[in-house]
Amino acid sequence: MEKSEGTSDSQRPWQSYHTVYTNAKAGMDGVDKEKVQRIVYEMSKGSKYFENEERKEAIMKQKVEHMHSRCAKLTPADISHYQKVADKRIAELEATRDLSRIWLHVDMDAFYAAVETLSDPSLKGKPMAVGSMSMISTANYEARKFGVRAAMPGFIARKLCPDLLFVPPDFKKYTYYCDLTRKVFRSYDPNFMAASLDEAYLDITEVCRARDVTGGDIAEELRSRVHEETGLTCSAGVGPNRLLAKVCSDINKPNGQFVLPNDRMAVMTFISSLPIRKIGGIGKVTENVLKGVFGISTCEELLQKSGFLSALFSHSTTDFFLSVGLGLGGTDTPQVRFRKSISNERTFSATDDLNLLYQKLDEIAENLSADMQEEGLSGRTLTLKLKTSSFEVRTRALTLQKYICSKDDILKSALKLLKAELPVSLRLIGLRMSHFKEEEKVAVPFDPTQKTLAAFVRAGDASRNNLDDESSLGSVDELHLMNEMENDFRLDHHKICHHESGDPLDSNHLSDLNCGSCNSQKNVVEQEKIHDPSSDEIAGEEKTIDAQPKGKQMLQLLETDSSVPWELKSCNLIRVNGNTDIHAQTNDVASSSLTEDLVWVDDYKCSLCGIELPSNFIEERQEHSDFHLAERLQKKESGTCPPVSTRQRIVRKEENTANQSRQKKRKSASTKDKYLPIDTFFVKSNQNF
DNA sequence: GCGGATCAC
DNA sequence: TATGGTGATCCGC
Repeated sequence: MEKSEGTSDSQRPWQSYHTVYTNAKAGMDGVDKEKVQRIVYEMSKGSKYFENEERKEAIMKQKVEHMHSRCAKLTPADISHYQKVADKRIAELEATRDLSRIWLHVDMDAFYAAVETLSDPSLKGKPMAVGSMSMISTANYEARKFGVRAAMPGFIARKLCPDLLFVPPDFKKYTYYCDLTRKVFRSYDPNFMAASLDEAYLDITEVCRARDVTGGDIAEELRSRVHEETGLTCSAGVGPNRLLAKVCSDINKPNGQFVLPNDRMAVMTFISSLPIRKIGGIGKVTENVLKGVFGISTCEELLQKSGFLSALFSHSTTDFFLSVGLGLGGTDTPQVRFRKSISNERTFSATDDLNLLYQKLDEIAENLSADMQEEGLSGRTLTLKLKTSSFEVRTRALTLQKYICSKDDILKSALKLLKAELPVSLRLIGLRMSHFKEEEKVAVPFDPTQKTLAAFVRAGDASRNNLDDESSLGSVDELHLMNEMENDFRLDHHKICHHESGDPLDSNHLSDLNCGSCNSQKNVVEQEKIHDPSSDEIAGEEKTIDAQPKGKQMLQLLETDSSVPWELKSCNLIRVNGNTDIHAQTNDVASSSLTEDLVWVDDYKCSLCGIELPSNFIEERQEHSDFHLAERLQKKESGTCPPVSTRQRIVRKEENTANQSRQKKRKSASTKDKYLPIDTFFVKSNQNF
């Protein structure tokens, strides 16, 4: 705004520190952005992190200047040529426009924070954040009024809002509620795409047609049902493609919706004044480049400057920008995709101590190997990732002749890579494996429930270790778990993973956990049929239409019918013949005493957490009371169970499966310490706010 | 094939 | 005191 930037910078230096925390997001309306920016600046100033941010900022400016000068060198002939190229491409893209589908994007409001408030109603109305002093995952709307937001370190958030309450994350709760929402989603679109724990895309074309209702009607009904079944609110966007639906769901958040009609004029009007930053795939850097080089801030301007864009950017990037300008986005039912890499990384307090570094590398290698073996993968390219104590990130890769997956093989190569970097002071080490063995790629798709289970198991060991090691910022496995769930890897489970028994304690699952080969031959064949080779090489066009050329993880998610944490389901097993009175079957002393005070007030409201579930939602009620049972078992036995190895845990589970209530209780105890609250973690779930 | 960067969640 | 982890993709070599 101010032209006298030099002056204003020296008087108000925080104005030149461009954090992401002051971006306009839902719930940030009344925020004093100047104050937030000043405090963030003051808390960050002088830190290694801050210095690195400044370095990155300088690089970005350089990039803008470089492109600007390239732009200035274009001759009138050049410009004329590239404009023709762009116009032709625009016409081609326009011809692909498909207004026949109705997409709905659902986004839970402040999901983790809302769930925590549900389980502890005393939090209601108070500023609260899920996370730790190091990092915040989600903040509720009361906290957002102070400028507190996801991805902000807790110590800065506390400065902004001294009364801010911190709640440690509890993924088990989130996945439980996530599953309740997904049951609702599934009833509208059995093939819906889960984008994360709290976000999903639904193709509601058929529902609208069959019931002769509008997309807006469905959105209202779906949101209402989600609220009935979970007590949580969500926001929805309806539009002719996923890109637009996603933008729409952000407009009336929280607890609102916005419908964009399947009409070309409506789309063009909507998109014209839309800031480019609202588009998925356009982040801080791209926004700055487009603004700085071409003066582009709205989607409409992407078309107006199309000639310059096609002159300076690659085909695929240009296609993306032009598609956005036209309001095009993915309308297809997504194809199956396969994992291309698998990784494990961990942040710790910076050190240059070789023994410590080797120890960290050893842990990472072990985790990575375990993950790979769970999925039956082996790869031949290993990438070492390092973050120095000054936050500089480096990667070093090595491609081998043979495929590897054992810890020893991984560690051997990793050590070679690391040694070449010494001496160095590090705060993060990571390992990534890619270039998977071809025949194993097919086996990659898996039932995420199993992965989840396995990750839960390891998470327990890791958290125990972290508690023992105060210097560790750890909890990588919790993060890992979370990301596994978020990334979802959905295949169309209706077509593929059909050996799913639905029984979480099914011994098949346990053996899968160990050997990682969950796919039957039949599955393999079907996957090959579904796999679209175009996803590997081109399809600039397809990508374009999906309007997400880079960074987009339109990974499909593997949705299953059994994403309830298996611990909860195991409680369900206690039930006999549909009897919903858990006490009748739970002879286990601990179990009965733990849920005896759960009653349905006025026959619809849970006396423990206030969630509202009508009496005809019998199964949901049972799951809900099971949830409280598991929660209490966890609390009650917290810290009483000695740490056990992953393998021991698995064995113990098998015993439990075969035995009766006494051992069930034991199992609960053994599973519970997987969820010890961990101080450090990070999961950005509500960054759209 | 490598390394840096960007993006999303 | 203190600023995350996983996965994908693109660009320029």
